[in-house]
Amino acid sequence: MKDALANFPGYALSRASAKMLGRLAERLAPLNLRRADATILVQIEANPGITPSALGQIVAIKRANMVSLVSRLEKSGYISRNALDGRSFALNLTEKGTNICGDVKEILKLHEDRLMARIPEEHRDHFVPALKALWSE
Amino acid sequence: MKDALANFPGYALSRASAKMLGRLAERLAPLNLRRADATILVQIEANPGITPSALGQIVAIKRANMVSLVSRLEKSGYISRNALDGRSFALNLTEKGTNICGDVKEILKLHEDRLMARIPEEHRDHFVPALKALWSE
DNA sequence: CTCCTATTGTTATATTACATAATAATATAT
DNA sequence: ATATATTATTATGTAATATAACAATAGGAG
Repeated sequence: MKDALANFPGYALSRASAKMLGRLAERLAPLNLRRADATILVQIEANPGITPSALGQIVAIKRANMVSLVSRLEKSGYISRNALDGRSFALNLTEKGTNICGDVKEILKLHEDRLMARIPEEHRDHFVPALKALWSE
Repeated sequence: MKDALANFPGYALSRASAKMLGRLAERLAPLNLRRADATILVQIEANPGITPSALGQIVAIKRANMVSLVSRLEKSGYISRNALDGRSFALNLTEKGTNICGDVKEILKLHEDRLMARIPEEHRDHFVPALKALWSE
C-alpha cells in the first residue's frame, strides 16, 4: 500500500494545498466566512474603491462568479457598492467590514505562521519564491 | 491594484496549485481522463489487487466518491474488479489500462519536469520536502 | 457457534468551486 | 455617430468533495 506519486512535485503540491485550504476553512468557519470571502475583504481593504472586475483579476475569480460573493458580503453589511459610472461599482469596506477584516487578518496570520512552522527550517526561505515562480506569469 | 496576499505562503500555495492542476488537466484532456482517473490508474499499477477503500486512503478520496470513478474506469475497460470476499474487490489494470497508464505516466513526467523547470534552481531541491512536510502527518 | 461491532461498497444528496454563454447597459475608440 | 469593448449580471453545467443512511459481510468476544 504505497503512494506511487508521493515524490511527484505536482502531486505533493496539490495534496499540500488541499490540506492547508481545509485547515484555513476550519479556522474561518467561526466567522461564517469562506476563503473567497476572506480574500475579497482583505483585497478590498488594500484596494479601496476597486471594481468587482479588477478585484476578480487579482484573485483569479471570474466576473460571473464574483456576483454572488460580492452581493453576499454586501448583504452581510461588510462592504458597500457605489456606482462609479453607469456600469461599474466601487467596492469599499463598511465599518463592520473593517472590523471583521481585522479578525480575518488575525486568522490569516495565525494560519500562515502555523503553516510555515511545519516546514523544516532549511526549506522555509525557499518556499514562497518557488511557489511564486509557478504561479505568477 | 495590488495583491495584498501575494506573499502569504498559504495563498501562494493555493494559487500555484490551482494553476498547475489546470495545466495538468489540459494535458490529460486528450486522453479523456481527469486527474483523479490518472492518479487512480497509476496507483493501481503500483498496488495491484488493492481495494477501493485502501486506494481511497492513499489518494485521499472518500469511499463514496470512489464508486463513480472506479466504475467509470471499469466501463472504459481500463481496470477490472474481482471479488476478494463478500464485500471487497481487488482492482487491477487490464491490458488496455496498462497501455493508457503508460501514456499517463509519460504525461505526468512531462508535467512534473516542466513544473520543476519553472522553479529557480536554488529553490528546487527544497520544494518537495517542504510540501511533504505540510501534507504528510 | 452466536452475537455484537466494524468495514465495505453503494446510493442519495448537498455544497463549494469554477467554467461558459448570453444579455443589457454603458463606456470607449475610430 | 457609430461600431466595438467592457461591466455586471443571469442562467446553467460540471467537477470535487462532504455527509448520512443502508445492506451485506467480515471479524472478534464471549
